[in-house]
Amino acid sequence: MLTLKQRELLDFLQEYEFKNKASPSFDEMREAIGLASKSGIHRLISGLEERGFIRRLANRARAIEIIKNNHNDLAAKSHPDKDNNVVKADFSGSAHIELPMLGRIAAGTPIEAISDPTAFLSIPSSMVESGEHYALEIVGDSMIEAGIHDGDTVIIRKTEQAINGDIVVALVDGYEATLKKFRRDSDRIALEAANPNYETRYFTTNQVSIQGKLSGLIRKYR
Amino acid sequence: MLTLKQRELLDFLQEYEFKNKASPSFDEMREAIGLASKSGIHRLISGLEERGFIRRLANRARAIEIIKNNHNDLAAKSHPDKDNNVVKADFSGSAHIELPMLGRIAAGTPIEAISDPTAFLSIPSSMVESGEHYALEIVGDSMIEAGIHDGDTVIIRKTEQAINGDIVVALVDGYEATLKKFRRDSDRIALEAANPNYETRYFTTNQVSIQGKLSGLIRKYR
DNA sequence: TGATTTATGTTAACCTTAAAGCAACGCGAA
DNA sequence: TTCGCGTTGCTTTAAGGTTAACATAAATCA
Repeated sequence: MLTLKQRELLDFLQEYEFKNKASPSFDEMREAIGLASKSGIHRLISGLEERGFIRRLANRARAIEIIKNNHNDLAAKSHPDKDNNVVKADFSGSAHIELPMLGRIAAGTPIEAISDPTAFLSIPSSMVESGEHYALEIVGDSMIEAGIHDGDTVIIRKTEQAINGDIVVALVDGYEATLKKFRRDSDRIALEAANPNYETRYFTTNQVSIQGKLSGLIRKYR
Repeated sequence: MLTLKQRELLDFLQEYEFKNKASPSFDEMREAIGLASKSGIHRLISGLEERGFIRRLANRARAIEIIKNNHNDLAAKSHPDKDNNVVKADFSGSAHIELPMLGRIAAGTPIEAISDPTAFLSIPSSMVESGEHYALEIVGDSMIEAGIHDGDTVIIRKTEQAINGDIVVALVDGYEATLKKFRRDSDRIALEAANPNYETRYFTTNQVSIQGKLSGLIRKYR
C-alpha cells in the first residue's frame, strides 16, 4: 500500500493525466504537492513505481503511466452510477490483480501478440510480490523438464536483472523473445532449455536483454 | 484462524485502507486498538502476515496490503443497504471463486489436514468449469513428469468418475489419499506415478474411491 | 496441580525510511 | 548549444518500523 504522500501524488497524477492526456513534469508535481524541490517528487515517484502503481520510462520526460489506482473517486464522480448501481467496494480488489496477457512465447520465435489486446488475467495478489507483472502463454515444450508445458500460462515479473539459474524472458538481438534458463558465463550469456532436445545457445552480453523473470505458473486441465 | 486481537486489527486495517486507500502507520493502529505501545501492533501484524492475511514490505512505511479477509460481513452488515449508496463486498461478481485449501497430498500418505482449516484460495473463475472444487498442496515428486512439482497447488474438481489417463485424487482403502494417473484394467485399478522411481500400484475396484479429478495447477516461483 | 506455552501489554532504545531542501549534473529535443 | 526536464548526492529532521527485556493472565500439558 501507499504512504499518504504517495497517495496524494498518485491522485494528482491521475487527475492531471485524465485532464491533459499527458504526464505532468516533475516541477508541476512539485508545485501541486507544494514542495520547494523536485527531488522529493523523485523519491515519491520511485516509491509508486516500486509498489507497482505506475510505470515509467527512465530518463524520459513526462513518461509516467498509471497502471493501478484503487482510489477511484474520479471514475466514480464522472459516472455517478447511472444504472443506480452500487459503488462496488471492491474489498476483493485488494486481493486480486489484473495482469495484461501480452501474448505467447516460445523458443525461437518472437512473442506473438495476442489477438485481443485487452486480454487480462486476474489473479490473487498473493501470487505475486511487488513489482509489475504480465502474463504469457507458453507454446512448445522447450521447458518441459522445468514443469512448464505447452499451453501453460506463465506470470512474469518485469525486471532487467537476472542471476544464474533464473528462468527469464530474454530478448535476443532485439526481436526474438524466448523463455529460458539464464546463465552468465565469463563473457557470454547462455540460454538453456529444460529439454535435452534443445541445445543451449550462447550470446554476447549485449545481444541479450532480460525482459522479466518467471514468477508464477497457471495451468488448466480439461 | 485468527486471535481476537488479530481479527480486530485486520478489520481496522480493512476499514482504514478502504477509506484512505493507504495503509495506517503503526501508531495509528496502536491508537485504534487502544494500546500504549507499537510493539504489540508489531506482533499482531507479524501474526497476520504469518497466517497469510496480509503482505508487507519490510521496513517500509505504510506498506501493508490485505490479501485475504474472510470477514466479508463487515461491509455487508454495517451498511445493510440503508444508505442508498451501498457498499457491497461483491466477491461473487468479481469473477473469482474461493476454493477451500483442504491440505496437502503426496504419494503414499494420507492427506494431511492444513493447519488453518479456513484457508482459502481465490482464483479467477475462468480457471474452473462448473462443479465443486477444492485445492491441495503437492508434497513430493511422484508426478514430476506430468509437470506437477513439489509445492505446487492443484485444483481438484470433485467427482467419482474417472476415465483412463485422468489424473485423480484416489482414496485407497479408505485412508490413503494420493494423486495419481488412473487406469482401469480388466478387473483391477492401476494408479501410476509420473516418475520412474515409483512403481505402479494395483488395487481391486472396491479398494479405491475417486475423490476428484485434476483441474488446474498453480505454482509460485520465488 | 505445577510447569510450560501462548497471547497480550508495556517501556525504551535503536535503526531505517520518508520527506524536504539545495545544488550540481546529465540527457534529449529543438 | 540552449532549454526543459529528469537524476543524484548530500544534509537534516521527523516519522515510522524493529527489538529486547520484562510482566501477566489464560490455556495447555504433564
